[in-house]
Amino acid sequence: MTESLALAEHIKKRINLTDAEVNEFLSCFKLMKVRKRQFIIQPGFIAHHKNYVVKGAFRAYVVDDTGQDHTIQVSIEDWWISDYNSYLYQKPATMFVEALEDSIILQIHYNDEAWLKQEHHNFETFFRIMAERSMAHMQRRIITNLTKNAEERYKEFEVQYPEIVQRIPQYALASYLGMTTEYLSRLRNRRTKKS
Amino acid sequence: MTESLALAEHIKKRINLTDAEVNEFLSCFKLMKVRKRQFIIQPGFIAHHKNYVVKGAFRAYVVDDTGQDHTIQVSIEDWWISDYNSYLYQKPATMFVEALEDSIILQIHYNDEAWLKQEHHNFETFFRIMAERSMAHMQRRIITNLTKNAEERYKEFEVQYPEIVQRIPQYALASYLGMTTEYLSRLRNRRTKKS
DNA sequence: CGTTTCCAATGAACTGGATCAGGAAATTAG
DNA sequence: CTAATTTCCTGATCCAGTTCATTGGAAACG
Repeated sequence: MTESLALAEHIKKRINLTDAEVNEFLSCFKLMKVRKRQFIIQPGFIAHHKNYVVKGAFRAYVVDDTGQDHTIQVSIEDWWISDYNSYLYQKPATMFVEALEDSIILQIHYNDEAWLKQEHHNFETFFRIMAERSMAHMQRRIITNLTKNAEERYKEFEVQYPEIVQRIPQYALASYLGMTTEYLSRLRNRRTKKS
Repeated sequence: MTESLALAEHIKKRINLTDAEVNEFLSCFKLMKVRKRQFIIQPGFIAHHKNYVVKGAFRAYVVDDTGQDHTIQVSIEDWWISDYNSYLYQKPATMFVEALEDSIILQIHYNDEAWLKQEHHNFETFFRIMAERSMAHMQRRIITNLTKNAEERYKEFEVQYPEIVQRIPQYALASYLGMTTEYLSRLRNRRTKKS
């Protein structure tokens, strides 16, 4: 149960709950260990779970017609990850969600989440806050992608998520930022040479 | 009150409500008439309202350092619009939200929305569904922007929102799709000449 | 331990889409 | 109605970022 502590803190930061409620919430989650390079979601299969990262790192990506990856989301400790279009509408996924390291996650099933939301106004509020913030975050990303060039996108990301830059492979970062690995490599070396 | 009918239908499609609840919901909204080219949100001012479009069309856009616009959202009848990062966190807006036609909207104030959500589990659910779907929609847009080229993005939009393509000026569409008006013009003429 | 597979760095040639510049249509205002 | 302004079209040129190819180093693996 020590792994659930982080999740308990996570939710208590966002809504007020009694100990009983916290336990009810946690009881809906199942602990899973995932090895590096393992997939927790694959295209064609419905994403039945929302995943809270206790330890490790994941990336969600799509593969386009020309065979290239595009990283849609990266998650490390205390973040959530899934293919939300698949999860929300319970339709087949279009994404891969892959562990970038050996990891531990807490999974909640779609039906259990639905039940929690229906049963307690509190939990409905929690998931509403989560959705609102994800929405706002994604909108900021859309804006960045539309308004900034490759170098600016990289710099912005470096400032905002220095930990993630250190931790994930360059190809994952490049495809998240919407550029090739080659170009990202050039940008990085441009910068470090100057200083 | 005839203008509220559309909004009443909108919400009843998403959650089950008694007539009294519908009225309580509607009573939080104020009707506003907006003339073409008028702004309902401007950078530097906090977006106090979420806006439901009863009639007309709007676009939300940011202006980058080089002075170019980037359309973040377009809304016609039965859609919502605001600067969600400003609204959600009650921080100064970065966007303009401008009427593209003479329009009619129903506005809800941030505090009234908060009150509705707190008061009734039902309304919390409604706003949660709204946020979830917006999030999923934005994620699909991120994917499209990362995986498709200009022509494919245009074609996809044309198929999905033919009505909007007809209705909004080309510069608004081009800047939504992440290309210049010149390039969009070329794409359009490429296609129509063939057929 | 060597071998294989993965990942970052860099060079050279290329291209999708931007920029700049000039008009032609179409709206809008008066 | 005409004038002014806004929107759209088209051609010529340019560049940020891609593509393709090669190399070296570092994990992963038997």
